[in-house]
Amino acid sequence: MARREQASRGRDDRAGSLWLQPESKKRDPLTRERIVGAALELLDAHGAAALTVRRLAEQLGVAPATLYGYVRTKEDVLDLALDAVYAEVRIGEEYEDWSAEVAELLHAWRNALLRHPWSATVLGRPQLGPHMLAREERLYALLAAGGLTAPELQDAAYALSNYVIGSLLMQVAWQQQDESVRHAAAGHIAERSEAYPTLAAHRGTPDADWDRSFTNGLRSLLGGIAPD
Amino acid sequence: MARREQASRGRDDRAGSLWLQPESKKRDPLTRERIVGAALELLDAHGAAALTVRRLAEQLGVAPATLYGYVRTKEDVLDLALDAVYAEVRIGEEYEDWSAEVAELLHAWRNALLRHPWSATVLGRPQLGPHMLAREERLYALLAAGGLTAPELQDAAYALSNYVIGSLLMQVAWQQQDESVRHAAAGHIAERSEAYPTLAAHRGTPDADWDRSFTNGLRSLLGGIAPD
DNA sequence: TTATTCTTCCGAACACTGTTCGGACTACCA
DNA sequence: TGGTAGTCCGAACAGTGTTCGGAAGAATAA
Repeated sequence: MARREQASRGRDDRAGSLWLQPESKKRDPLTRERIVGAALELLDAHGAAALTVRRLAEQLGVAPATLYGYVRTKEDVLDLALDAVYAEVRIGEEYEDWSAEVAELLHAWRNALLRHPWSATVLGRPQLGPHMLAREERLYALLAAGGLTAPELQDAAYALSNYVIGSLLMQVAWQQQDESVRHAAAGHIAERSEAYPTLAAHRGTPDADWDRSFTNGLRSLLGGIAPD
Repeated sequence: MARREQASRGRDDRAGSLWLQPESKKRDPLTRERIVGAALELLDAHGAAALTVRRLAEQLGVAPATLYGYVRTKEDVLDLALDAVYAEVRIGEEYEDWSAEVAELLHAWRNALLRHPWSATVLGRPQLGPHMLAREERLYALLAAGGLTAPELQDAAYALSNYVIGSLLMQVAWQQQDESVRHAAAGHIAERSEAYPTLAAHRGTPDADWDRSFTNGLRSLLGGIAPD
């Protein structure tokens, strides 16, 4: 049965269908692009854990082993998918205030990743895709235009990038738990208010205002970075 | 053969050994602490991927299924191990300059995690262990002592924590690749210097000075955070 | 047309993974 | 001595990423 299903996916046996076959074969050649497209669908719809080689192959109407003709490993697929997310980050051309433009770039970056929360699980490996590099080039260029040079330039890019990544990772980590867990965490701290007095008193609500915190933190960072 | 090996681990059949058995059984009772201790050894010695339930059980001289009497899931083990790492972060009592003390706390935090690079892979889930909460309590307390209140306090803690985590994640991601990969990455960018001119010109050496960048970024951030 | 190369594809297997369940063994207490 | 808790684990389950030898198809050559 599984066999028939698989066969009927790869080949159409209905009467007269042979006339359509060659064309549709040429219209749907398996390519890297199609593979990462299908991977993105699975990732966006069901999260990082749902992307398995077998499911990906099934979505493409193909056997699992076939994918390995186009991709060295599953991690390659994830890297390609992540770069496709980076492609969503609009990179401007002109600008008036370099510092404001940096803020806009980093907001766009964060928003793109937040739209695809599975991306947080992929960030733990160095990325060198073209869109990711384009984003970093833009960041360096803006900071250089702001007057930063030599080691301060690297330090500023390091700080800003890592701030974005850390913020994303934490927000996704908490938002992927459902509300009951977040409430339980708050209760856990409240119950131990003599061990964690300041935390119990001032740590925010279970659903924090992530956007406000990110914006304010970024302002602080940019304020400390500008050359004098 | 595998059977015999397993049996000889659980039980000692040498002549006369029965006299020693009950005592050693009582000296080595399986506990959560022993489990996370063994997990830490495996993680530190061979990295996150090397921690499998079977290997962990083997190290403890126990069958895999036995562990599930002490721990709900493998992720529990990782959470416990991570909190053991947080326990290494020394938390002071007195201080003179709150801002300098925050810097020291965050440095200690980062250093502890860098000593156990596998920790980076665990950071993607919310942590609520006692030592991790103690660290956050200390951070909140110091910032409150510095005069921060209400929303700014949360924003500052958010920014500082996420900066540390993002920095750690990136550094570990790059350092876990061996040098040849880092050089290849630098070469990749250099070859495309017309697409990434600023990057090619100013992005640092393959082995960056992570400590300097972290320290400088932290100074910038703290400078932008202090209330006026 | 027939024969031959070349490419694409995939069934089946491999060596793992985390986890569950029923029963076996032990230690204790009546 | 019998019964009862508690601990432990062999065996299996359902899945994972990946490899390999060969089958099927298209393209080229004779």
